[in-house]
Amino acid sequence: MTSLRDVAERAGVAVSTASAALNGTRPVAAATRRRVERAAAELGYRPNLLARGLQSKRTRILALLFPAPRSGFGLTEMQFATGAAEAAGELGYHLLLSPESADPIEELRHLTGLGLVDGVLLMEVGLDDERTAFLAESGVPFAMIGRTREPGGIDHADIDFAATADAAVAHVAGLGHRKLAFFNLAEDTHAARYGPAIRAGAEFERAAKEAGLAYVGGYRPGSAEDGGKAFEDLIDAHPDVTALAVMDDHAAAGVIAAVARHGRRIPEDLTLLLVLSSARVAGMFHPRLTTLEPPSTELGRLGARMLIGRLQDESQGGPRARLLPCRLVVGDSSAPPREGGTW
Amino acid sequence: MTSLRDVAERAGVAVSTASAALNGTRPVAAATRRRVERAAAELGYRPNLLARGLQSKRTRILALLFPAPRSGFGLTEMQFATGAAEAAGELGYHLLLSPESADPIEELRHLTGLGLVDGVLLMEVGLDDERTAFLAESGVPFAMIGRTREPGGIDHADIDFAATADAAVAHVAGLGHRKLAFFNLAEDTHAARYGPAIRAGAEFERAAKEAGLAYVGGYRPGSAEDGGKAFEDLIDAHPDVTALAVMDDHAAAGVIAAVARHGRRIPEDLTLLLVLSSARVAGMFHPRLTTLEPPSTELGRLGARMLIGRLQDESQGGPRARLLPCRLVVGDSSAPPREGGTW
DNA sequence: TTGTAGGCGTTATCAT
DNA sequence: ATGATAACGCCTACAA
Repeated sequence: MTSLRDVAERAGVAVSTASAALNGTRPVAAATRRRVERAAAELGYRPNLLARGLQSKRTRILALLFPAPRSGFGLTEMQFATGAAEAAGELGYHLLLSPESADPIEELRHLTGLGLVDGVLLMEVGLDDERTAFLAESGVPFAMIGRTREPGGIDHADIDFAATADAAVAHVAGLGHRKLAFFNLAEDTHAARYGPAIRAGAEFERAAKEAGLAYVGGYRPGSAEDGGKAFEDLIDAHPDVTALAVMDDHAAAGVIAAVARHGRRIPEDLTLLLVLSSARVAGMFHPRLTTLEPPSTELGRLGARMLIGRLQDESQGGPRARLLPCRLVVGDSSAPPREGGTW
Repeated sequence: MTSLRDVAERAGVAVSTASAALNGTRPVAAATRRRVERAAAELGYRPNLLARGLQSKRTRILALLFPAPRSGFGLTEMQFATGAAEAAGELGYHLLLSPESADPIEELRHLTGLGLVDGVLLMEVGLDDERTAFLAESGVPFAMIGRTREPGGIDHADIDFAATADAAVAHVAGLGHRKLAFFNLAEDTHAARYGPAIRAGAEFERAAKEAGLAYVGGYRPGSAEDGGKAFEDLIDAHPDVTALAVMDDHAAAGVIAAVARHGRRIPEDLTLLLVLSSARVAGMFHPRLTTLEPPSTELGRLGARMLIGRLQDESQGGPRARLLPCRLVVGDSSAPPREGGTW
């Protein structure tokens, strides 16, 4: 390990001068600076992050609190992590992947007590999340990917459910549909997901009504089987439905199977939208489903950037909130409704 | 931040004694130890990891080199990460998520030069991976999830492709099938995946032959469309094939669609196996596919444990290699072959 | 403009 | 068994 001392010796200056030359933290003669820089380069010098952190009380390490993978977990969550790690890296920070245990609060207490991280990034934030209270109270800088019911003064990056619903509804309405059904996430979905479920449900209903579409909600199938059943119920009660937006991948699979059982086809007899899933997943369906793809990587990036921004600039203004809409990726499951066709 | 000094003061001992009492690094009178422990507990003392690391030259931080998410990326890779993070946490280590940039070597040089990490965990290891050479040369402890062509002296945890193929073949043969086809990963798959492709292909062929099954290989569809085409080609050349194992999720989707186009059914007319994919993904297909699910979380855990083991015990023996088979999860796509049926 | 000295929190060494 | 002291590598005064 080559230290600053080695560099200083080689450049024939004092350690503090070498430090200043490298960090620009105080005026240094141009010639001296060049000598130091050359010495550093020749020695392949890298400042020791531990020493720097010990001194400066800032480690430039962020922790990402990562929930244990469970059903419904996948690409999106991974993109949060990689996005955050990337953005952190670009700003000279590192990201610690901190899997959440049974007792997240104790976990947090431990993690922040170590003095290892400058701030914490929360994901899978519940509508009422005890972690936010703890962090706020203990004064640890943090930001959320997602948001609590009342994000109030907390920095966060989340999906813009209103804009997402508007885009979906506009797509469907533009094709000529007059009635839209919505299958929400299952009730027993992890509480953390409840936020997205609540918001998406509310916004789809609002958007549909604003666009003059009839709207059918209330279904929450959480598996392929449930999806099929929900679809049967739906067409039973609403035989005139021609468009359906589904939040759960498995439920969508069940819907597709059910449509086939009826001898009907997608998109001719039903326009099917997959909400909050990736185009990659959509490509596994036949036909390839139209998707509203969450900007997960970007949300991860934003979260990290917000947190770092706050760490670096204490005087930063009020809390930042960034909401990003899902991207509409039109697949082969979108088409105008069949004339006069009913189930 | 309460420091060891505070604890020592409160316990009425010297800092070094407090340290010793807490770490058991030298004999301490039982009474003294208790006083110190009580003081520490009362103050909520946590040792500062940076200071400790600076002094001991060991940070107890591992870096996981994480490739940028690309097509074909998903649950498996995330499970490597979470598994590794979990296992590390259990052993008192932390995991740094280090996304790989365009220049992995430079990235590694940077990362290891910082003195921030004790060791590196590699994933998505290619058959010939330049990173291993660099790490070996620079003396940084590391382990692989996956393996190079010749893992030689490098610790690694990987899938046991031989046992996986045996299990798949036994399952198929047990149902009465006499001929097995295999769709490998697409050729243009990221080089890192090439290892799994090579090994799986070779082992399926071997296992089939050993079990007395006819074997058809050589197909490498990388998309739903390709999967459909490959299936057409397959039944054209081998109308008597009754069982098919597919490595690519999208290709499997294409096969399913193609079977349906022929007015045939799964599993009555074709037993379909999804290799190296999760049961979760399999559940999105209809019917639910039989899967050979990689033990990704466990591989991540093993990788971390191996690395930590080596860090803690220099005198550890030769390189450790752990190969774990995929788990066979029987779905609704497995059935005995139809008597005398051909395509 | 540059060098010296002190300290960040911890552990290791050396006395006592 | 315990206490003082010196590092670890860096940065920030302060002095020159």
